[in-house]
Amino acid sequence: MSEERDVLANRRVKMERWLAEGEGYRNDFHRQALASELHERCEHLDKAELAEQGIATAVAGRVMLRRVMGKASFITLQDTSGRIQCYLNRGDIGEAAYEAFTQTWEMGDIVGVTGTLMRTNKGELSVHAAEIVLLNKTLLPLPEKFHGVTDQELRYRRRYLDLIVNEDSRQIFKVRSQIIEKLRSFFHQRDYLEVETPMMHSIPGGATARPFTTHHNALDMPLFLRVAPELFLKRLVVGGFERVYEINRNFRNEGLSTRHNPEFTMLEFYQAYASYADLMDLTDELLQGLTRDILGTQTFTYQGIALDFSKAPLRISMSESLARYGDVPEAKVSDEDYLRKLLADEHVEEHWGLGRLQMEVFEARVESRLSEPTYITEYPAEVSPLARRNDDNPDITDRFELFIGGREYANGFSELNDPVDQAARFRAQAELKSQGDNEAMHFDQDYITALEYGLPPTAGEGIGIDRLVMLLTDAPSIRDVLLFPLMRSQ
RNA sequence: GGGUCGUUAGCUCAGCUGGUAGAGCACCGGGCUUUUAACCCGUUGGUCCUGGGUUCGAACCCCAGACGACCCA
Repeated sequence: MSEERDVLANRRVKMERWLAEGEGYRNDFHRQALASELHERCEHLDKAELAEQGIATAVAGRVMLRRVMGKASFITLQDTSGRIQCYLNRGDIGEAAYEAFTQTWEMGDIVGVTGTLMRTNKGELSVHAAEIVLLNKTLLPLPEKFHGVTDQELRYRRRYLDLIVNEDSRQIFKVRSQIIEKLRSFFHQRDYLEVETPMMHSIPGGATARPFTTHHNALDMPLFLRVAPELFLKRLVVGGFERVYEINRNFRNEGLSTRHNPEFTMLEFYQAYASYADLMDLTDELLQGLTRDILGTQTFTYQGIALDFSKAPLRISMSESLARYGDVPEAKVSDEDYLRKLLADEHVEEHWGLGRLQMEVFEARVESRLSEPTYITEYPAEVSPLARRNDDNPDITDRFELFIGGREYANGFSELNDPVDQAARFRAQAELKSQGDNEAMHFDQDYITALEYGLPPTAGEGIGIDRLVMLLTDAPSIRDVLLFPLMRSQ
C-alpha cells in the first residue's frame, strides 16, 4: 500500500499541513446563525430578493458533502439544527483560501463560513462565502456519505458516528428530551416536587429484582445500586412532601434484551391522599397529553400495532384477564392445582401460593396478548409486597399495571401504610430470599420505622421512561433510545 | 440457555455449481465558475471473522470457536 494512497496516512499529512500552514486550533469563530434558522428566515425569499438584500451571516459545522467544480465548489455543512449549503468561489474568497480548501479540506472537517445568503439556480439556499476557516480536521474518515452506519453494533458502540450520520437517531434523542421535559412540566403543574434520592443503598428495596453490589472502602460497607427509589420516596411523603417525583436511573442485575438494559430510567411519583384509581386517571391524562404534544396525534402505530390514546385504556382485573385472554375457564381462575398444571413447562416452586401462580399464568399467557392499552388491576397480595390490601378481599391489592402492545409500561398502587402488615410482608420476602430467590426483598427496618411515624394514605406509580420513548419513537430496541447502551466489552 | 440469520476494501454491499475477489462511495492524479449522494476520465486499495478439516484447488462445503442482529425462554 503506497503511503500517499492510504486514507489514514493522507489525513495525517493534511492535518500536519493545516497545523503548519493554517491557524491551528483557534476558538474565535463566532457563528451567527444555525442552518435551520436560515432556512426558516429565508423560506419566502427568492433568488433575486436574496441577491438584493445581501444578508450577511456566519455558519459553522461539519463538512458532510463536498462538490468541487474547478474554480467554484459547494460544501454542505451540518450543525446541531440541520444542514446548510455553502458556495465557494475562487474569485470571491481568494486564490490562497481556495487552494487551501481544495488541498486540505476533507469530509468531516469542522469549518466556519462567513458570507451572504443566496439562492442557487436550482433554488437551494446557500451561504455565498466571503471567508472560510478550517476549525478542526478529522483524522478518521466518516462513514459512507449516503448509507451511513447501518451496522447496529457500531451505531451503539460509537454513538457519536451514528449521531453525525443518522438524522433518525438524532431525532430519537431530541424526542426523548422533549418527553422528559413534558413529564417534568406535567408534574410541576400539579404541585409535585422533584427530588433525588440515593442511588447507592445499604439495603436494596422497592422492587423484586436482583441488585448490583459494590463496596464502600472508607466505611468498609457493602452497598447496592438501587433497583428502585420507592422506599425513599415514601419516606419523603412521611416527611410531609405530599407530592414527589423522581426521574432517574435504576439498576437491575438481569440479562440484556431489546427491552432490558441493566441501567434504565424510571419515573416514580407519589401523591398523598390519592388512591390507585386516581393514578390511573392521572396516567390517562399524562399519556393523552404526551401523545398529543409529542406526536401531534393520539392514534399511531408502534411496530405495526395500531394504538389509540384518544380513549382511556380498558381496566380489567387480573383474574378476569386470565379468563378473557388466558383461556383459563372462569371457574378455574382460583384453582391452584389447575394453574400449577398450566405452568407445567415453566419453572414453578412448591411453596408458591395462588397469587404467585396467577401472576405466573398471567405473564405466560395474558401479558403478550394485551395489545391495546389496558390496565390490569387487583394484583395478588403475594406478589405485591408494598401495596395496600383491597378492602373487600385481603388476598388482592389496590394495584394496577398498564400494558400496551403486550408490554408493561406502568406499575402503580395504593401504598401499604400499615407498618405491622408491611413488616409481615418483609418477613415473607426475607423468607423467600433465604430459600434462594435472589430477586426477593430485604427486610428494611428503617422503612418500617418511617411507617411507624405514619404515612398518609398515598398512591404511587412508576413508569419506565425508556419504554415510553420507544413507544413514542417507534423504536424496536431499548438500545435505540439509550445513547450509550451497555455492550459487552471488546 | 435454544433457534434463525449475518461477519468480504476505510464505508455500503455483490460474489452462480468449489476454479485464489468485484461495484459504488471515500482516497490519489487529471478536467470542470450555481452543484445536489454533483459529474467525466484514469489509478490505488483485501487477515474474505478465527482455527481446524475435505479437496488438485475453499470467500463458497464440513467441524469447532468468536462477535453481532433478530426471535424464543
